[in-house]
Amino acid sequence: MAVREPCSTMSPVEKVRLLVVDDDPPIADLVATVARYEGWEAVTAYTGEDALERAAEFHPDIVVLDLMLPGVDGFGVLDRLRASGTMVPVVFLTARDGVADRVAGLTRGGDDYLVKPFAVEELMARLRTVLRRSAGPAFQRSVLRVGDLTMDEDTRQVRRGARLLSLTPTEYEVLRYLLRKSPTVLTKAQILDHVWEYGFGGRSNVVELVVSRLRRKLDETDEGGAPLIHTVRGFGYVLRQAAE
Amino acid sequence: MAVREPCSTMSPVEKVRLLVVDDDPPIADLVATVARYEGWEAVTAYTGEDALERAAEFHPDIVVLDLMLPGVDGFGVLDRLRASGTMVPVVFLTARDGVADRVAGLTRGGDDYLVKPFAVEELMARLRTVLRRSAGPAFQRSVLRVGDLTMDEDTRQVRRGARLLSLTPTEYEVLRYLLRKSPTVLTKAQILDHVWEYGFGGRSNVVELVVSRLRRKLDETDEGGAPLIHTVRGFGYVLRQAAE
DNA sequence: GGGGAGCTGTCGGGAAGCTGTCGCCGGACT
DNA sequence: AGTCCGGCGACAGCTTCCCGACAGCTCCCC
Repeated sequence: MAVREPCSTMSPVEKVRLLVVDDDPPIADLVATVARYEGWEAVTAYTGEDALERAAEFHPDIVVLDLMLPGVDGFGVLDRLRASGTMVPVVFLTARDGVADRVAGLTRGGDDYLVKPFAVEELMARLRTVLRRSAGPAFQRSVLRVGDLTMDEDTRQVRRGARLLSLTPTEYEVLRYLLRKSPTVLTKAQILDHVWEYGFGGRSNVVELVVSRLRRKLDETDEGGAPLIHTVRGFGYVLRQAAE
Repeated sequence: MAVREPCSTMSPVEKVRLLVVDDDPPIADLVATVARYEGWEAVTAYTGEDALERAAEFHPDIVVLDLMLPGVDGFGVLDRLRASGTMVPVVFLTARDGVADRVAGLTRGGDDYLVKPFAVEELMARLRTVLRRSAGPAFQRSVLRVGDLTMDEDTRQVRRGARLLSLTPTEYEVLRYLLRKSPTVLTKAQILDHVWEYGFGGRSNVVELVVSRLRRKLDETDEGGAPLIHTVRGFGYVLRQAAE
């Protein structure tokens, strides 16, 4: 059966404390909501000043920080955070074609960045990775597993049994989402909403297509590997062993 | 894994507070009535302005929001709700072929949506799901059980004893309704009204048919599994163990 | 900066599965 | 015994899903 502690990578006792800083309230709230669904505690700030204030009183474990802020911008916020002595890890958000090169220099020390518009699953994955790295030397690998299918989130290696699979980025993301939620059944809309960038307007049959491609790679075994991705007709897809 | 009593819905102490926003009074009232029948507190609003006012004073736990509203539309209401700082979860209603593309992306924030015309039980099921998820990180499974029949609402797996049943969407919905109401006797009209879309014009013997198909799947055991769905002649059906 | 390889999403045909109607039959109540 | 009600086989229309083919795009390498 699937081993799936929802937040197995995190500290099992304390909830992760997340501060989201973005001047676009819908985006900030979106991130906060998704984080809360994962069981985290999340607070939002819409300006740089606000962010510093929240950080001072909330003591977050990790910060999501938009670089394009009115007033004190993201870099300013970061500087002042560091000046106040906190080493809290930060994941930056930036517009495409934005200041990507300047950001690149900042992503040392466990930090990371993501280009807008992003997919929520990818953001959450990066947050988990950064947290895991900053948690200390005793960071254990994060390996998702269902049956004989394993996904190592550090090396991005996916195996069916001993066979190493070669997945495209989209396939990888869809499979990771299925793995993380297994054995829950997901609708195509859920998959689309979590794995694709917000604002993606495509028809949901891209999901069918990616699943179709995934199935071929997962099951193209030389001799009968039982299918792992199951269709729940009229509802969605599940990843799980046998059954149904 | 938490095993729920069939009707012990959400917080056992506090009643769920629901705000229904739809410019079509019959629809809004229908939803409110069903919710009250479940023991919830429900308030309706027929315009966007009204909705914001009601939300401010009523402090709902969850909102059902039609997107096609005169004046301030659903998205506007959502924006202003969020702007006022409330993170109350929302389930949207939308016309088929309507703004479906703009709606895409709503489930990502944990909210959900439903296409009109919808089935009442499906709406209630989604509301319960959203409430359960937003209630906290320890999202416990919801498993319905009567005798040796179990239904896991996350994995959509239905078992009779150890045997896994393969149900179509309609069968699944009818069985869920019977399970949730067990051991209450339901009329065919009730089942029709709750499980089929409102406005469905079919003869009520579709219910007989689905029940018939369900019975075959539930009881098609190799050796006598006692029937679970009982006919109350001249009245309706019940799901319960033995007796009568 | 030009060419190529791989990735992504659209379209649409075809197959499979699901749903509801019809209508006959059998059992139950009067 | 008659009448009514529920059970259910069979079928047709419809929805949903799968996936081959293709075109635009990006990224990388030369």
